[in-house]
Amino acid sequence: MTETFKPPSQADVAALAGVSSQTVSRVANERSNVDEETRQRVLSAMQVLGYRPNSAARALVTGRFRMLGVISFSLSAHGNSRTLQAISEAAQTAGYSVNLVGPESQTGGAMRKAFSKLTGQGVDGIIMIEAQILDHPDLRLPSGVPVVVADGDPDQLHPSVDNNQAVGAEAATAHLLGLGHRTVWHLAGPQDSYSARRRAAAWFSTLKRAGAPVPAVLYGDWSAGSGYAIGRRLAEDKDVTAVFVANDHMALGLIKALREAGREVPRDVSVIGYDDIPESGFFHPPLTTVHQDFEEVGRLCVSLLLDQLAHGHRPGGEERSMVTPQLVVRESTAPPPR
Amino acid sequence: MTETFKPPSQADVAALAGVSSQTVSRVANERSNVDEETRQRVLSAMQVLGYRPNSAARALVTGRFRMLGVISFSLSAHGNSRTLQAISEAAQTAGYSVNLVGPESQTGGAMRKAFSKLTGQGVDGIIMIEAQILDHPDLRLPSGVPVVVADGDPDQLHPSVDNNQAVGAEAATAHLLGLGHRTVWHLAGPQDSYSARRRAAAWFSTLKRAGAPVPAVLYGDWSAGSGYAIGRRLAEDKDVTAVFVANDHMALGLIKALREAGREVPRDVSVIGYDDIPESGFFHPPLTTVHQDFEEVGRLCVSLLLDQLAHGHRPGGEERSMVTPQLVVRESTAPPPR
DNA sequence: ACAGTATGAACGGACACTTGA
DNA sequence: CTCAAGTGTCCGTTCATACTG
Repeated sequence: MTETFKPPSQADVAALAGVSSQTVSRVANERSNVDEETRQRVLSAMQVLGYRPNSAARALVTGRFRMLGVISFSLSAHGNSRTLQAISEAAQTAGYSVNLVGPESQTGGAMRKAFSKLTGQGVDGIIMIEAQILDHPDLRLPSGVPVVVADGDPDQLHPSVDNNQAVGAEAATAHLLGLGHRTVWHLAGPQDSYSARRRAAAWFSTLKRAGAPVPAVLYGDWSAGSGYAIGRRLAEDKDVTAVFVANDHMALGLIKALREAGREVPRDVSVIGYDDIPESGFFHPPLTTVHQDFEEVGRLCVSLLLDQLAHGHRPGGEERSMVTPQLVVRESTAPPPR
Repeated sequence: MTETFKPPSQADVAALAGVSSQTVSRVANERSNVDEETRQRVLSAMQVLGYRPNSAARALVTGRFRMLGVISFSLSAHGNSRTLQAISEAAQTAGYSVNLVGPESQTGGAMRKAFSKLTGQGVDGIIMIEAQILDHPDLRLPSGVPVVVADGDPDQLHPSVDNNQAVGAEAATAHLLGLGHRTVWHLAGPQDSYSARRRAAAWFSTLKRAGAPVPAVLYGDWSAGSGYAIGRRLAEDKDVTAVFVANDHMALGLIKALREAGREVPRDVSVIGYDDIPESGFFHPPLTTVHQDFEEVGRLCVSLLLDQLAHGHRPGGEERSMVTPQLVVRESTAPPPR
C-alpha cells in the first residue's frame, strides 16, 4: 500500500512562502491588497508544492461548490450528448465543473431523487436535459437551487432553453408541401417526448393552415429500427408521397424499408428528417433534414443558470430561450411522382 | 431577491429530535450503537426538516467525496458517450456521483490540468476515456488518486480497460480474406489515436500472416466526410475490392463515394466497418462491422476503480482488462467480382 | 463494566476585524 | 488615513475521548 498522499494546504504554502495563511488565501482568490513581491513568492510556493485549493473546505465556508449538476436520462440520444458536451465546455470556461446524474426512470420520484442527490453533493445549480416527467407533469422541485430545463417540458416553473421545434417542423412540412405534395405524413417520436409532441403539433397546424388533409400520426421510438418497422407499413400505401420524420435515425430506417418495397426516395416518396446528425449528408440519398444547434442550447443553459446564480433566483418568472433550427435541403426530397 | 435558503444542519435535526448532533451523525452513517427508538426519532426529524448531510463538510474531514472524475476529450464520438453513460450508471449504483471534465486539448499539459482540477474537486478516483497524450506519451500523473484508463494508451502506469482491438481488426480482415479477396485495404482512424493504431497493426499482421500484399494505409479522422474524401480516391483504383474501415461513420462516407463512382458495394467492393453503431444495420447496404461493447467497458472501469479504492492503490501493478468485440456480418461484404 | 450519549478537537479555507507601518 | 499583512472565530462533519446512568 502506498503511503497516504496528503495534498498541500494553505498553511504549507504559507510556511514555505513565509507569510500567513490569510495571505495565501488572498493570493488564491486574486484579492487586490497584496504586495506584488509577496504575491510572486506565494505563487511560486504554490507551484513548488503543487497546491490546489481544497474545494470541500472552500465550499464549506462559501456555500458554493462551483459545480453544476446535470440530469440527463439518456446519453445515447444524439442531441443529449451534444448538449452535455456544450454544457461541460461552457461550465468549464466559467470555472464550474459538471456533476452528471442519470435518473433511474423518467418518473417524478426518480427525478426528485436525482435532484436531491445533486443538491446533496452541493451543486450550485441544476440543468435538466430533456426532462420528461411522465407520471406527474407538474413536478415541484424543492427550491433553493436554481434550475434550467433544456428541451424539456416547460409546464414547469423553471426557465428553459429549447430548440424551436415549431419553426423546424413547420419548415420541414412547408418544404414538402411547397414541392407539390398533396399532404405530408408524419412519423413522430414517442408520445411522452415533449420535443416529439411539439414537432407533431407544428406539423399538424401547418397542414391545417394549408388546407391539406391530415393523415394519422405514426409513432416510433427514435430508433432506426422503429423507423424501419413503420416504413414497411407505410410502403404499402401508394398515397404516401411525403413523410416528415421526427429524427434522422428513424428516417434512415424508413428509407431502407421503402427501398426494399421498391419505392425509391425521393422519386416515389420524399423523406425529411430532423436533427441533422453529422452522418445524414452521407445517407443514401443524402437526407434533407432540420439542423438543430445543440451547442447553442448547452451554452444558453449554462449562461441562464449563471445569471440566476449571480442575480438571485429567477429574476423574471418563467424565462424561455429558443434556439432557431435550420432547414437543410439535400436530396431526399423532390416533387411528387407523375 | 428570494431570501437565502439555509439548509438544515445536523444540529437542527439534533435539536428537533432532542439528542446531540453526534447521535445524528451516527444515524446518518448507520452506526450500530444507537438505540432503535432514538434512531427513529432522529430519522423522522430528518424527514421533517428535509435534512441532507453537507457533503462539503463531510468530505473535508473524511477526505472522500464519493465522487468519480471522468476525463473525456470528446463526447461526440459514439463510443465515448456510450462508455460515459455506462460509467455514470455503474457509479450511481455504487453510490458515487460523476464529475465530468473535458481537457482543452490532448496534450500532457491539458490532461494534467484536467486531472488536477478533478483532484481539487476532491474526486476519489479518475477514469480517463480515450486519453491520447499526444505530445508526451509517458505522462506521469501526480499520484494519490487511483486512475483507470479506458481505451487509451496503455504505456502508462495505470490499470486500463480496453476493447480488444486486435481481435476485432483481425476478425474483420480475416473475414474479407476468407471471402476470397486477394488483399484488404485499410482506412484507419487518425494516427494519434491508440485504438486506430491497434486496429491498423492487427490488420497489418493478419495480412502478413496470410501472405497477402499490404497496401498503403489510408488515414481519416473518424468522420463520414473523411471517409467520403478517401473513398473518392480509392474508387479510381480498380484493384481495390475490399476495404476494412476503422469505424462505421467513415465506412458510410466511403460507400457513398464508391457508389457515386459507379462501384457497387458489395458487388465491386466489400466494405467492413467498426463499432456497430445502432444505425449501421440500416445503412445501404446494411454494414458488416465489428461490434464493441462499450457498456461493458464502462462497467469494468468503475469496478476496477472501486477495487483500487477499497484495497489501496493498484494492488498488482499494471492491470489490463480486455473486452472482446464481435464480428457482425451483414450485407456490405461479399466475394470479389468475377 | 457496559450501553448509549455528550464533548471538543480537527479538516482547510474565507471573512470581518485588527495591527503595524 | 491608507495599504499590506496577521489574528481569531466559524462553516458542518467526523472521530477519539470522556462522560453518565
